[in-house]
Amino acid sequence: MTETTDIKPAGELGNGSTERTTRDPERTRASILAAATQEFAAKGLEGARTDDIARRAGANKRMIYHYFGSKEGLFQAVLEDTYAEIRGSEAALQLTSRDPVEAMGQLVAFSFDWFLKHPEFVKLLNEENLHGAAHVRASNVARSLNMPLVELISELLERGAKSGQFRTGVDPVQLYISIAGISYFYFSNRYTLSAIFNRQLEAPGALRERREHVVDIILGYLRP
Amino acid sequence: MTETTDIKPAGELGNGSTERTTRDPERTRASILAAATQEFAAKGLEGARTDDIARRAGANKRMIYHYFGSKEGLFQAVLEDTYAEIRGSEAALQLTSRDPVEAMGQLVAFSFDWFLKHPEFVKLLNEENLHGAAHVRASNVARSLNMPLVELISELLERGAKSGQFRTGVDPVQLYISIAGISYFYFSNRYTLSAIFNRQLEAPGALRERREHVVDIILGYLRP
DNA sequence: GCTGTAAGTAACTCATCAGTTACTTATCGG
DNA sequence: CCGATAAGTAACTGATGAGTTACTTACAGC
Repeated sequence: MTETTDIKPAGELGNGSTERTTRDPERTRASILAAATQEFAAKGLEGARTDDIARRAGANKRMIYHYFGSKEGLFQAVLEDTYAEIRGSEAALQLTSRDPVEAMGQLVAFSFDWFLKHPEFVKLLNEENLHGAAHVRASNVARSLNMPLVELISELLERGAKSGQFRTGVDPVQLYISIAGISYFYFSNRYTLSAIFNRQLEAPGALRERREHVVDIILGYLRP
Repeated sequence: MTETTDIKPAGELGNGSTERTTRDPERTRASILAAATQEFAAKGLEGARTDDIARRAGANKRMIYHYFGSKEGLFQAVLEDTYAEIRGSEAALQLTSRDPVEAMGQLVAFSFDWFLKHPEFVKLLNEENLHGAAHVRASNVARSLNMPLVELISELLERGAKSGQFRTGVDPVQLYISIAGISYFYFSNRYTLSAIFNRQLEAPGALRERREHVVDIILGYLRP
């Protein structure tokens, strides 16, 4: 997992200190990964340039091949890193309410907010799907991560059904795909949607409305 | 609008007849457009090769520049053509029931089936959004097409609210985005979803289940 | 039946860019 | 304190591919 902030390009001066860290494998690797995440998200797998990634990372292009083998290997590492990050956030999610309805609403809103705050994840996922998920399928890391949100949905569905607050017979995986999709589509397709509806989808008001709407849809559906 | 089937490469022999049609501008243009649709959908804007498009179309590469100016111009033409096609299908949609609930179910299922039958549309839209909708924004054609499905949703929402079958206060555009998104995401992200859930999302059974689920969500939400 | 223009061809150009080579230098375990 | 190895640099290469050039040929309108 990479902190995208606070990564100094390898070879840069330390904070305040005048000693120049001449070598720092960890940092070089991390700064290449961070730079690659930005570049791949902005320009796609084909569109991104290894020279630009290296320059942005403050590293030599040779180092990409040293650490990641190839441009595709680097892309795969970026995806693994990004998946690990979202799964980590999901696992850290603490729902503040024990009430299934309230908790489910929080979960849906969390999902919406996550896509809002991580546009690079949306872009990378789109890119990966354009390539038939070749890199995810090649990655043991990405495939072996467990899915905290699906577990959570399962648990809420069960409790809500028992208490009579939710309908019964809902497949948690289907619901997960719907919760993700209903928010994801809004962000992934916001450029064409904005152009066609001539609406500014990223305006604060539009975001607030949408957020409310997606919560309403899921909770409205789940009523018994 | 292009018929993707039955387009003979320019310069090919006619059916049965031995006369070789030496020149046919319409056909050359159409076959380039059809070939480009396939290539761009399969490999993206950067990934597609103009040489491959020309070969597939049975045309000379020069003709791409003759008719479309540039690779980007060709991509824009492909998008316009594809948008015109979906809007045309939407306009032709005849809901068989007057009952708002039944009609809305048919509309949602139609949307699902459309994405299922037109994977190239999903890919092209993804690609276009990866590029910030640059080509849609540049296209008067794409932006000026009206949106039959939004009109239809509006009308059904009104009738359903009046009859007490639907909740009130639903924004038709929000609902349109949700109906599209809930199906679109399933198809656009089916590669990564399949890999991660280790499920075959395109199996007939999975499709049937999903189709039922998306209809249930929308109708479940719309209950008063 | 001639002529201007649109349709078409084949071969070329030249910028771009992933990946490599051949090299130097820091670091750390023994 | 040495030598093996990992980290790092700068300059190169070779393939690729968008777009062009310089040309030929069909054909509609006169």
